[in-house]
Amino acid sequence: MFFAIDPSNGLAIYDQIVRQVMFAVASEALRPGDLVPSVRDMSRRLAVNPNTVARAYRDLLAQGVVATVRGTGMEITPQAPQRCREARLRMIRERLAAVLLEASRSQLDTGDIRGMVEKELAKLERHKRG
Amino acid sequence: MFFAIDPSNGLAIYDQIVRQVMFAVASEALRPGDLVPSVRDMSRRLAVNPNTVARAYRDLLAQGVVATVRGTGMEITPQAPQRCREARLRMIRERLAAVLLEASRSQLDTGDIRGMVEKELAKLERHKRG
Amino acid sequence: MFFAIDPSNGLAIYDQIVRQVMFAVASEALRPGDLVPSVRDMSRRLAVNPNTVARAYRDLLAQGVVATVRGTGMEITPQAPQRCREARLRMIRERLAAVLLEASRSQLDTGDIRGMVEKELAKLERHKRG
Amino acid sequence: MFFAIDPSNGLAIYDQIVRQVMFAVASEALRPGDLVPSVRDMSRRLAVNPNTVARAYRDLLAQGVVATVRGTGMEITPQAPQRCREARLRMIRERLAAVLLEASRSQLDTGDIRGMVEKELAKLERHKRG
DNA sequence: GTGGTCTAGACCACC
DNA sequence: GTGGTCTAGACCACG
Repeated sequence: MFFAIDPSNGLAIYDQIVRQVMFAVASEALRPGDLVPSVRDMSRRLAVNPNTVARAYRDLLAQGVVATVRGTGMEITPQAPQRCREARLRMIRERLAAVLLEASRSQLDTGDIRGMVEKELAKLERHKRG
Repeated sequence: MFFAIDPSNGLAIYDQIVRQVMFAVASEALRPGDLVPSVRDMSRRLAVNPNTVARAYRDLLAQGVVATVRGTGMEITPQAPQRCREARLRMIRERLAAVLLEASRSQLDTGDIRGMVEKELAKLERHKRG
Repeated sequence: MFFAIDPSNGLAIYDQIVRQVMFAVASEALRPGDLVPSVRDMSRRLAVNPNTVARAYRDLLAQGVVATVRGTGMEITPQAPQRCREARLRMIRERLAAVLLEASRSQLDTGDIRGMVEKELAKLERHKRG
Repeated sequence: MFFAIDPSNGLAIYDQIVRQVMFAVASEALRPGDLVPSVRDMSRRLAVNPNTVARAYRDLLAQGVVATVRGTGMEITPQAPQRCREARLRMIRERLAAVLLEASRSQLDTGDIRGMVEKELAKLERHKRG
């Protein structure tokens, strides 16, 4: 499990943590019963204030993705995989829809847009392989 | 020229205004010499605080997209079209790349992503016609 | 609208704030569209750290009881009254059920319990009048 | 003697243990001279960390409800029954008063409250029989 | 060791 | 002025 924070992401740090944990659950890198890294551990790994991690974990708690086990840590709940898979798709779809809407409003036709998408996908493929 | 603000967009309101003005210039809905709607007019049309519009216009001024004409208002500059066309593609490509990167990181393969793109494009088409 | 914090309540301060706002909505002391006291104002009134108030408001936001109006404050949502009325009853019922369960487990019969309830209710009545 | 832990009870686990032991004494399910289950035994039965049970027993020791018998375990003291009977009513009355106060503050009138109490008592009766 | 709460104070974006 | 985020550091309850 690798987590990485990009401070110039626009997204708040705690939100990046939330999303990455949910994505890790959705992709089964984290499974129900697994312990999430402790607040202190995670804060060291990400070079981030422990309160920021705690804030992220509180959000995950509220969403029922993790549950606290007193004195032990926080573990992935049984309902987490389903919720995270749904949430992952929803989050990506929302961002994608917003971008495509803007592109369409800016008079790009669907051909132009498809072209940009393909170009960016190709770039990603190169990165993966490279 | 139709402007629309989506408060739950992630983007700041003033930023949405900036982008939409630039897109309007890029698509020649606004041409050099055209007057941009006054701060008051625009704020009424978008149901937004006038200061927010003023802030957006300040940004456009700084980018040389508009220029103030004493006693008249703000007009599109001669250099605006070129700048906006360049900026438009850059801005869209950046957002698109960010979304696709996230999608790819979340274990979606390029086929899934293309599927989502097509689905959203189809939705947009329906909206346009509807 | 009077809010009061009891530090020796067992309940966390932010939780007391959450509950009191929800109760105020449930009893129509706060109505949809009303602005909740600002974080800074509330923190002064309760002699509490602003972050603690912000934490409470964040919870109310997540529950859809308030919505932020940028640069203006946070206002009660249209859905808030229904949610708060339900939540109020649920919270009270849960606490009541827990106490009565304990009482029943401790071999008090329903007569004893009713007696205690009546005694406490009478005490409350005296306080109200007094 | 049946003990049951409800983790989502609001009360700390060790506190639930303390209260249940005292209630058992008050109702003469445990009598002076009886041995309390060993820390290990109790922790297995409740599926709880042994330290948590030890912490509860420490509290009971401090209150003079149990006393250590070298090489044997911990037994109920002669003074325990009187203390527990008094404490039991006090503890229940305190929790009850707190709940009723909140209910009353939330604009429920005494009729509503009595109604909720009766409903919950009926639920308890059903559970006992069922 | 774990998470939970609270305080204090900083900086930002937005209105 | 408003809320939102982040940092730093303290204290507590629990295991």
